[in-house]
Amino acid sequence: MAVKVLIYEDNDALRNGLEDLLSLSDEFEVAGAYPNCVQVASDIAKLDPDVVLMDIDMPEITGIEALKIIRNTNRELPVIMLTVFDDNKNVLDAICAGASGYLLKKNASDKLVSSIKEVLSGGAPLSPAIAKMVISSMHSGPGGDYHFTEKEKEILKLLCKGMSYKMIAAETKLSFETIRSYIKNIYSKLQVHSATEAISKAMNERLV
Amino acid sequence: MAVKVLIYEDNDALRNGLEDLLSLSDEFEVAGAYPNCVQVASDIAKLDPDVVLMDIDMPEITGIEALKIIRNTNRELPVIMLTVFDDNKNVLDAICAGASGYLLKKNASDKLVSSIKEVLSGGAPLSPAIAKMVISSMHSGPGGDYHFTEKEKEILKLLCKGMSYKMIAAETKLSFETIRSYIKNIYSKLQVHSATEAISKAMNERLV
DNA sequence: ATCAAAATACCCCAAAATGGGTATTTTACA
DNA sequence: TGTAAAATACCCATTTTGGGGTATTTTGAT
Repeated sequence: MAVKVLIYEDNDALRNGLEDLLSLSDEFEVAGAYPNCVQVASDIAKLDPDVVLMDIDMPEITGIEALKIIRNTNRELPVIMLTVFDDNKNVLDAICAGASGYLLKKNASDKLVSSIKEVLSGGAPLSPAIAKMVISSMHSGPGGDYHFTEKEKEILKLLCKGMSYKMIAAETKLSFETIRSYIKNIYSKLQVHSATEAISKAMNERLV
Repeated sequence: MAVKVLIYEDNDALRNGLEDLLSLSDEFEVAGAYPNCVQVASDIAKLDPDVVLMDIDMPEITGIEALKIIRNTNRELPVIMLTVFDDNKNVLDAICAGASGYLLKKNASDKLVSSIKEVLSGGAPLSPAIAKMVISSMHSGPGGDYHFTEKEKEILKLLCKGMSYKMIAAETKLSFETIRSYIKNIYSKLQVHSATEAISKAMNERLV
């Protein structure tokens, strides 16, 4: 049976192009092709597609928002995101929101069919530039350098594990007051004023 | 000028195979091919390769350790990891340690040349199974279900941003005491006893 | 219509964290 | 061989959190 594809793409030319491209092969059947996602939840319930192609940049509801709506009820349905921009933030947001794959539009005509097959067989198609971005985001080293000493880093790590001053003191065999001194220094280097802020900053900037 | 490739692979047959494969093309030059990484730092200083192929599973020093050693002094040199296993932990560890690309050995002969070219042009070659794994690790959903209500989730998020009770109260337009009530509930559901523990747990289990 | 859960809010008290200091000893490096 | 940075440690005062309650109103589901 043909694979049912649901398309969301606001650009008319591209949307029709994608439809035509998929119609060329009898392996695929376009279940629907819409210029916006306002009905995404009911579209999916009604059309029951096997895979969704979703443009990121759409009016009303962005592709990422639509993806989140889909993921609210369906963790499995493969959704391949399409975008013109390989702009960092959108890509990471989409992947975090649960995108199954990510194609740049310039690669779409080339790779579309193979990408759909890839997600259906459990793979994750990524345009080369996107793969690069995902990888770099994963090893984005420490953002700024806060010039922590080794001891400070050690104590910051323990703090990020959720330990209290007392516990850190016990763990490091240092006095409670010493821990306080270190933490005061850490806060001033991070320019924060509480453990919660420090942990938040440290985790988000991958300092630990 | 030929691209200088440095190879670390403990299996003699595969190491020789890789050498032969690269020698077929005059675009590549094997700068060295070693069965272990004990000298990795000095090898690289001496041979100044353009790209490194690194097996993950090696005696003495694992490929991941070697990668960390390389990254201590060189953040740029492309290092492509090779492995037989698409085992989750190693792959993620390698990527976090700064791998530029990741190939399953079964894909190596096919994809080696194109992968090397891809890293040199700033891309990130990943075997399909690996891409999948990286993506899934990024959207690994919440581990356990703590049965938070929507409001609790909202407040937990704000807490994880480093906000104090006062700030959360202001942000949500709820009273300070209400926030305290929620947070007490959150702690009891998470089985923790402080904001630092809660944030640590929430971040690590991707509850936010 | 009823009942449970969720949302909202307050009280008291104790414990922990924060901010402002200061001070001594080690370590590393110019 | 100084000397600056790092590591260690303490004091005082205030604010913020945490743990124990209780209570009212709203919402949702049976």
